[in-house]
Amino acid sequence: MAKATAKRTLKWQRDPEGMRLRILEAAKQEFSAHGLAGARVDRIAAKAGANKRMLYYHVGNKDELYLAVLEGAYDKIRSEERGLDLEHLDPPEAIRRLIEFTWNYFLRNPEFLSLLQTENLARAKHLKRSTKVKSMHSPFVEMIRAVVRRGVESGDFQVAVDPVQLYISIAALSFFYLSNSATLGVIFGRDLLDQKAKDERLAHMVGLVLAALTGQSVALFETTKAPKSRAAVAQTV
Amino acid sequence: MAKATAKRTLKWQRDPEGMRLRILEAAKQEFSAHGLAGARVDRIAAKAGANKRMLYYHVGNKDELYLAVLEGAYDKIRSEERGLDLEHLDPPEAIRRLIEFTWNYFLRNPEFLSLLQTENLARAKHLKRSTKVKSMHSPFVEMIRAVVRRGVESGDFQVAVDPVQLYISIAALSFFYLSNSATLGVIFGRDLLDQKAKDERLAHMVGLVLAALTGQSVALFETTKAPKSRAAVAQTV
DNA sequence: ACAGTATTTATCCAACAGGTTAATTTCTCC
DNA sequence: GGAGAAATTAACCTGTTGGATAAATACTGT
Repeated sequence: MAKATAKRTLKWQRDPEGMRLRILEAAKQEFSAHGLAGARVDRIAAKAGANKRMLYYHVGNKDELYLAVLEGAYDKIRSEERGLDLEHLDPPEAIRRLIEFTWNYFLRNPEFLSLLQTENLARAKHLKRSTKVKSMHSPFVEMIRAVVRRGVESGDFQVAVDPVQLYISIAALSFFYLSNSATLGVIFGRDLLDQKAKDERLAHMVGLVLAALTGQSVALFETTKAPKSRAAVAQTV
Repeated sequence: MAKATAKRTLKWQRDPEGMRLRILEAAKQEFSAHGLAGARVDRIAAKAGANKRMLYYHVGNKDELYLAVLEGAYDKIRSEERGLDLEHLDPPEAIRRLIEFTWNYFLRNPEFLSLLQTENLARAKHLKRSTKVKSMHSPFVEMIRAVVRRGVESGDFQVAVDPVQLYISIAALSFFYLSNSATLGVIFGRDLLDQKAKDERLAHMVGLVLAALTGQSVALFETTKAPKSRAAVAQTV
């Protein structure tokens, strides 16, 4: 059976690159599900379909493994961020796109949220050691700076906001809602993650930020019926 | 030595209430510093100046200990929230006060942020079991509802926002900035927690939310020189 | 003063978890 | 076709950790 040239009873195959990827993927799942201290090296190995020894052979000890996962996560979001060009849009539309992208990225990558939470609980101990991540600047700050400038010049925006503050605020509105949806859900006694709730949240965030910038209340600020809900939240990249 | 009536060589004293409090305080520190899985029962005992057996005697096992800490944290913030009466203030001022309170509470109680993060990483597993917390509704939602209604009626606010969304947004703006200050600090290469940065952040948040509600850009929205910085962030409760 | 109970101390332990050592198998190049 | 290196497996080892057991000490009411 199997391929013609293959020897019959192969106990295992060599696949260093594939193995490394499977390890990192399994580690990402494990660390985001259980945090740093809660993660189990044995479970990562099992999930990767590998022997525990492989983790140390291909990546390193638990801490190095965790840092590698974290770096990978930052790498991924930065790479997607670069694909979002806001230059051609008029300023309010650009801000909307930015908010939608952030929201959808967090929705599509919940592990990213968990990893950031975990790293912040560790006071960024690992990130500080990472030379890689430090050099991976988010393009968003400069994008926002340019958009705000254009908006002020065109008269669309009434004030010049500090782009870093705005960046943090936009991230905050999505991040907190999603990362804390579990406790908030219990407190409010309702599911913050069903489609209706998510549509309303996105509308609220866009409305809040645009109203602040333009001075005119966006229709979406109030809870709308959100027609074509699916399309509205479609991936923006 | 010691009190007159006290027998001389007392090996230890009884103090069940005090012991329980010390245990919970030590546990709060430990859990907020290391998360659930990272917390060490032995360290909690040591910090409480107690024997490890005492934890199980007075509170329960690690999970029960953690839940007790969490419930205490919610109890504390809810109690402070109730002390904040916004009825007498005109609507924009009430919103400002709300934001300042939230910001300052988080600043004064960093363990609360950590505990929430930890609990959310656990998907609110413990909170769901807690009957106590579920009945501790935050008065803020109703406060906000009333303020928004008054603001719309008086013409101060241009739109009626969903109070739950606004509550979450206000919490988000402070929470994310503080809970993620470690990673954000590394990314931006600057300290987000020095006094100047904190003043600017508070001004930004107030400006953003009030501009959105009133349609008029608040002076503070831009980065101001923030005169009397200390007073501006004084405790609001 | 003393009996009974509440509180605290002093040890112990079995399971676990991260990491290591050593043997085994596959691949590559000549 | 086989020698040497790369990749993988299997077994093991040691410190830690949550939790339990048992003994000792302080307090309370009578």
